[in-house]
Amino acid sequence: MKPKKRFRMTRQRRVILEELQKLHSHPTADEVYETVRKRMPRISLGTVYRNLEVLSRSGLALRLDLGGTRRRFDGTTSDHYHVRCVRCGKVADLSAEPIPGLEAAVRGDSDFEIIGHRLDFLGLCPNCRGKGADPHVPPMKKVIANGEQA
Amino acid sequence: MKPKKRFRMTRQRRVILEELQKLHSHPTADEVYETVRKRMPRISLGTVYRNLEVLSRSGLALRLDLGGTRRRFDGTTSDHYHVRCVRCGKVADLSAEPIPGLEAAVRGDSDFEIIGHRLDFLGLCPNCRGKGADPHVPPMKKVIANGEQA
DNA sequence: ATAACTGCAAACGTTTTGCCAGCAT
DNA sequence: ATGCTGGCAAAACGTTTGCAGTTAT
Repeated sequence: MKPKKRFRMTRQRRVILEELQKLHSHPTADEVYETVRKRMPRISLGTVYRNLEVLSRSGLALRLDLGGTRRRFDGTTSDHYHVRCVRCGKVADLSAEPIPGLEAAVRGDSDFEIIGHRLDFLGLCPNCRGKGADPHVPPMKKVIANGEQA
Repeated sequence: MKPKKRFRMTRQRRVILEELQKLHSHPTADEVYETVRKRMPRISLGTVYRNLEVLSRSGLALRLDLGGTRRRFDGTTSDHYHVRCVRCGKVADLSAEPIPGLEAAVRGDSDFEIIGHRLDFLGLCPNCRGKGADPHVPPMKKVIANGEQA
């Protein structure tokens, strides 16, 4: 397993975790910061980053590294896949359980020791499906994944 | 579907593509820059970025957005999966063909319209094997000898 | 006393952009 | 002339870090 480091559940840490668990939007660090700031106006962005890191390392949160520019965090630590809207970057959970055998199918294809996989889906969220006029929703710069372009 | 933009195959563009296709290492923009610089010493990093972007959009190259900090590019545009070493970031190809049915399995799980998937594997390359990496934590910028940090 | 922690600001590495000159159409 | 394009430098972006003071053990 992993040697978990000991840490104090400070006020900041606890609030960050609470808000992260409340939020089901897979927020970026900055979004967590903005949310937490409503309860702790003097918290700093650096603290949020440091704590999201600690929480992720300790297993209390998940660090998502889906494409796009900004890292996202998830307060729900159970295994599940994600869809990301290629247009606005919004992320949603999928209920499908981790697919077994994926890794075995690929073992032997390289000289790497396979220890896990990452499967994300790309899609269009209800809002972006119409692809019409750009709403006020271009927070992401450009989302391009494997040859598709937003 | 996608209105592909027209572009000129300039000298810089061509050399970047050539070198990218020669390189089988899934280089970062900077690595492409360094390589191309041997043939065109006055090329600028900005030009490399702009052209990798254009080439990716046009389908002549692939923009890989596997986790980690730096974006990688691939001159081989055929469909294949990748393994990334969680410790050093090295990327290798897998010969496995795209798995069909993955997207169908997940359609209906959300209100997103699924248009694709991204499957990457995590692993340890021959060099990094036996050095104990934590699969839940993407590689750090600074790799510490004994793997400990706060 | 010590070690973890915070806020703040500065630093960092990567990627993008503005400007202007050059070249193809 | 119009519109891509390239070089250069500066800006922007998300994230990390150094510092000095604070808090919990």
